[in-house]
Amino acid sequence: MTARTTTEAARDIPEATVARLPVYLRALISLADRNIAVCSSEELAAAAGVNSAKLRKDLSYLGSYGTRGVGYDVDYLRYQIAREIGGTQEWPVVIVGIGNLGQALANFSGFRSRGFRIVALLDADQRLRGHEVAGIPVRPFRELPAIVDEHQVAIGVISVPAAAAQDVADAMVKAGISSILNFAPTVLSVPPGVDVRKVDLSIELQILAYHESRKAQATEEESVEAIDGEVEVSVKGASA
Amino acid sequence: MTARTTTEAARDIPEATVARLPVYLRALISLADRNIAVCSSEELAAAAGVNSAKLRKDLSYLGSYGTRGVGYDVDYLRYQIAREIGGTQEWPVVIVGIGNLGQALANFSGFRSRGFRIVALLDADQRLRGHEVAGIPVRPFRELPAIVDEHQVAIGVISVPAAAAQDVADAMVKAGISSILNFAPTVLSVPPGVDVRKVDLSIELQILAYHESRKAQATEEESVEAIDGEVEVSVKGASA
DNA sequence: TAGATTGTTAATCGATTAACAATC
DNA sequence: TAGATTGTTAATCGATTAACAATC
Repeated sequence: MTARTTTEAARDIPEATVARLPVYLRALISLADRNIAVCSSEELAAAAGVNSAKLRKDLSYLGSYGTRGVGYDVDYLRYQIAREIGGTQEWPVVIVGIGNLGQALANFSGFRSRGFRIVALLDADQRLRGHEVAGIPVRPFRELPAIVDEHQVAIGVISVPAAAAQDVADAMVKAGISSILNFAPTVLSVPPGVDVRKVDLSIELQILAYHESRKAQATEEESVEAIDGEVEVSVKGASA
Repeated sequence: MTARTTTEAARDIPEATVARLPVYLRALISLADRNIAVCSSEELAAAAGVNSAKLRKDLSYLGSYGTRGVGYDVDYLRYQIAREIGGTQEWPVVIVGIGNLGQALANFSGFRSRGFRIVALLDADQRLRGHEVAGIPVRPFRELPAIVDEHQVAIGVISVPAAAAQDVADAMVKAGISSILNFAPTVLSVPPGVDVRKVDLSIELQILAYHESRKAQATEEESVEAIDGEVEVSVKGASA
């Protein structure tokens, strides 16, 4: 019980806020790079692409790190956010599935600079043995447990085809990984306590396409209205 | 005005629902592949990884495509969702930035199968001229307007470094593109009417890391409680 | 008719936003 | 002190969920 009171009250930060903290962090880094030492919520919000009320509300979950009438100290706030999202430590990561996407991920410099270190690239395909990607050798998938154990890996990235993804996820969980970033276009089932986030490239395009088809329609309706009257009836059609 | 009444009442579907429709569509395709002709909301929800109440609510925005006491006809519902999200037509797409990620995207088969056709790969780097990726030649970035015009491209994908992304977005908008999928880790500013969706790989990992560091803490607190009493005080520390 | 399952209602929950008192 | 800007409150909005009447 001593622990409970000693430990910080574990404010739980809303998910929507958690998802924006890395964006704020990036904006702060960009300000620091431009030698800006202090910024207002308005300025930081603009750099992050949100409105300032939301930014202040989000930051209020972390604590009071600003100065009324003045703004935020860029370096200080940057440190506080980094600390909050675990960005001050290094996270070992494995990538499973070294196809085109896996190779692109292995080469992606943004991981390293944000505290993620790729400790291994794994693939079940024999033909990749001996290859190196981004200076990291590709190792057999079956070595996963040993690697997770050796490097205390908590985060795994899945970039295998959909059909193989669940097996990979199962193996990751069994090996002790408890956070998974899934690029395979499939729903993974994992035990409670394991976090899965999904990046689905074609779903993103499909969402854009949905809005795009609405835009096309809106334009047509406008022009129909403009001409007003006898025109070919607009697309969409069917249904009751 | 005639148009307004003739055209379907343009129910506006909530964003959260729009984002799930492609997931349902994929689940339906998977059921169809297994020769399942009819499914209940419970079954489809399980396949899509959501609960059935949410699924039924989502589908209710599209219309009444199920049969009480029976369920949904897989092919019929699949068609209705595809129609709603614009998946029955083909969308020409350009990719700008043919580095590792751009090449991976060009090779990604999921686009084509969902109605997206990559009509051009563009890069400003002279050294890529003459190269082909996934059978598509890499062309100079300056040809963007001509290509957008020729193929009536509405959707553009940005996979250039952060520093170049805003310029690319500006050029895309100028050329007539009104939906952008942005992989560059930067906030784009675009005029109203242009949609931007962002895929940010390191942010996804950072969100996982946040939860991961909370898990580690929870475990420590538990063990502290278990031993109960004189133990090293848990991590998190500092702050008031 | 009896059993099953949808489509919808209403309650709840969480996120956003505007406004402003606190305070530098 | 006057001006500026934070941190917080309260209102609003949108999303989720359970429950069940409608209906096959």
